[in-house]
Amino acid sequence: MAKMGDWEQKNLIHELKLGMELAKQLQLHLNSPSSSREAREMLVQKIQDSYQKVLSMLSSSSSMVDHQTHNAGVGIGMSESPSSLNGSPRSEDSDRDLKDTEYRDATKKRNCMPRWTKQVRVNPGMGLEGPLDDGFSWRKYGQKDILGAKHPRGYYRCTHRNVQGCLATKQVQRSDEDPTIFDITYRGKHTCSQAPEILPQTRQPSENQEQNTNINIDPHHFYQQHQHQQTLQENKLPSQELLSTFRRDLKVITQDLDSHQTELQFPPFHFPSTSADQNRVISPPMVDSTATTFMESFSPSAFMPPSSASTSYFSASSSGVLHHHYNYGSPNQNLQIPEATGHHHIISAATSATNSPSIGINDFPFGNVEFDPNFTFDNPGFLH
DNA sequence: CCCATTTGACCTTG
DNA sequence: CAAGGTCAAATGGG
Repeated sequence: MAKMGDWEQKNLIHELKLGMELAKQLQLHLNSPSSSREAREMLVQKIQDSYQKVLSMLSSSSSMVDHQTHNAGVGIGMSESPSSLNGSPRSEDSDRDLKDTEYRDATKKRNCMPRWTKQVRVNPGMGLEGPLDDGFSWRKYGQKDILGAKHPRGYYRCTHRNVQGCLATKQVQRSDEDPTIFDITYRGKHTCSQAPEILPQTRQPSENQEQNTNINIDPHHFYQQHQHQQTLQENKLPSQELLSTFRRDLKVITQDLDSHQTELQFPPFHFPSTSADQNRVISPPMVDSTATTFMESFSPSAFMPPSSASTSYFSASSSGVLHHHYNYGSPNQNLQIPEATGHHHIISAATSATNSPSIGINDFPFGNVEFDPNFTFDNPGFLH
């Protein structure tokens, strides 16, 4: 996992090129009176991110192991074979012992799984119910009232858990104050082939979100498709998931990859809505194949908390189908990541029609959120 | 009838 | 021990 293989190298180069591209864009912006200040700042931010990414890549490739053990003293992990877990989620109820141990292992692993948080804001004015779907299919397995929180927290796990042993899970909690904001905590990385880039694999039409299959790896292509989709309005926002994953993988840095990808290849985008907040958000369809590739190529490793917390806002309105394929030698690799870092992003979900079947009222998984029709959206000061 | 969600019990963690 | 997280039987929708 740690060595810099061709892939990483490629990514590195790719990233550098990206940075260059961004710089060029910035230059254009500087010369263009029409460019907004936000847009420029955005670019600057992205450039910085790009640098950071590169740096992290470089540093990580040389010293990952250390990080791992180092981190939080959770040195465990990594090696065990999750396979046992995966294979059969749980034994019958009969065996206590077995169950216990299994449980425990799982738990342990759980602890060392990467964890990152994202805040998604659903824009009331828009499609409302459909907050974004991150491109993965999840199955709810529990809900719990949390102490102090007005809203219950929903627990989701990857739909393919049993089949592929994918241990990714996420927790969704609606913010107390602002019902349009959801805190989503992801844990573990998807090892399933859910968002397979090109896997023609057997996709069942029935499933709502299968997205991605037809996407190409070619970034441009990808982008185009997205645009397209956008108009269609259905979809999910892809990137965040990726990003998250991505950053997680990058261990150290990662801070805002998201944002940067977001626009890389589509500089001047203009979005329909003009609400104030929207403007401050980055709205392009964020998908980046770049990210994807990126992340794929990285294997997990330890990550260290970035020196500065990063926050990004997105306006999620587009779909996302991101696909990432993974090429880890073994699916289990990701379990090795030691500690979690907390990254927070706020995504502003503008819309998104949901195809999710159910629309829950009290829970807000991703595809179903409901809010106050009357809610007015004024943009709270986002954080920096 | 199948499958995702619901929900209360059970288990882990701090 | 309380709070949080997960399991799995029951429930409900398609």
